[in-house]
Amino acid sequence: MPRDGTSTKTAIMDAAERLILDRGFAATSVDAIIEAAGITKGTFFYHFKSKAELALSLVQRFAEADRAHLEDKMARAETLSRDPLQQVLIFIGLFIEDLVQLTQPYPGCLFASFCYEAQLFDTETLKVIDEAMWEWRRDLGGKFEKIFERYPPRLEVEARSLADMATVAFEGAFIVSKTLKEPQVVAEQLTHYRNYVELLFAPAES
Amino acid sequence: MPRDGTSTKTAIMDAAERLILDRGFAATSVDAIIEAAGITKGTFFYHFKSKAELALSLVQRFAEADRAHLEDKMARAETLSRDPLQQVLIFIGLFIEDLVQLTQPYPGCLFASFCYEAQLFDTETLKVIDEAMWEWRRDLGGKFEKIFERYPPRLEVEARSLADMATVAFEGAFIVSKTLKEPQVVAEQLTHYRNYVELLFAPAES
DNA sequence: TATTTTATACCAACCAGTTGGTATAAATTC
DNA sequence: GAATTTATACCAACTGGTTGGTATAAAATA
Repeated sequence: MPRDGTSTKTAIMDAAERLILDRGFAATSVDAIIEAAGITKGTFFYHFKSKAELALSLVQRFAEADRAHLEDKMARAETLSRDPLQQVLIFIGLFIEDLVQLTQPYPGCLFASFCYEAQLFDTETLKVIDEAMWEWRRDLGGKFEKIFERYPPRLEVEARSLADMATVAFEGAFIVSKTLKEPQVVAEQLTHYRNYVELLFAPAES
Repeated sequence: MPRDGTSTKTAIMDAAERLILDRGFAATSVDAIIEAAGITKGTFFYHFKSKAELALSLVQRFAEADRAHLEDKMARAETLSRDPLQQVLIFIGLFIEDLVQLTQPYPGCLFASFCYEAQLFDTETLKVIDEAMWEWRRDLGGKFEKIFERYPPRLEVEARSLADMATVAFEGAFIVSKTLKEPQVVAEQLTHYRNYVELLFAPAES
């Protein structure tokens, strides 16, 4: 352990993640990582037996954080309302609350980064990403199924596809935000997603 | 020119683009490109003075194709209706028509790929991507401005942000489609986008 | 004293890019 | 119209530098 109490392994992963979101995995050399983390090569390979193992660790950590966000915000939404529609609207709102705080363009998503370099990674690493996306489908898709039982949607839509739209809003907005260097894009697009859900299930005016 | 009439330069760019969408730019070696294109290294560097120049050419070609899609489909939509709302709905519908034909997951967008490796490219290359995104904002955003003049939106939204949502739907859906290997996701998400526009500007039921 | 980290040296494989040259066909000269 | 030049397209072999990864011995930490 380094003097300051933080784990060296975490420092390596933090440095690597930041570099990867800027330059991609292939272009992020081990030399660049150890320089950014302020350690030496021996230390890197003491903690990770290969660069591929670092990729797996990074994607596992990212998936855990992702899962934590999903479960935490869904749990909070469920305490605030019993109505599945309100729960989903609150759920999306909790993300928006966080995202409007952004002052710099969102650094991006490791899943999207790895997605466009997919051929570099082994099946185990790719499976972690795949499963993380499926978890949103199951959890959020399940909520939409429940909404369908109570509210007839104004248009014919699939629960799974509505759940996918959350991932789409995040991933798409990250790319626009990064490219145009505009932090507000992500919150804006999540707001459109919430608006859509609201309009889809709003009771017909009379 | 090779005897078969197809341009060698185009063959190089086609091979490179396919490889880059699978493995990223950094991991796509010139050796891999020339093998896929069936040429030698000398030929590659006869057509492109560097790998960076290839990146610029690729992104320029992609931007031109992107612009062509935007202008062509917008022009077709304008011939089919004079109402800006109907034009936008038809415009999105024309993309959906193309995308429902997909039998394999969409190969991805070069802009998104380069976005997650942005540090590797010079300002000229990045500017091409930036300008392509701004063109959607201007053209589609302008349409939404016109819609606002005629139809009051049910919720407070910005024209620019609604235009961004098209890019977001594409880019986000590409990532989900690629990751889960499901071709239908892109058309589905574009349909949600069209639904949203429809619901936003639908006349209040009475 | 077992674990973690530093420092330095090293390697085979791979990388982008260069070299010196060939083949061909159209344009130019005589 | 034969000889020469120019321009385009291509190639096999090579170069210097970078890559991920290893080795080792000593030092610092817990």
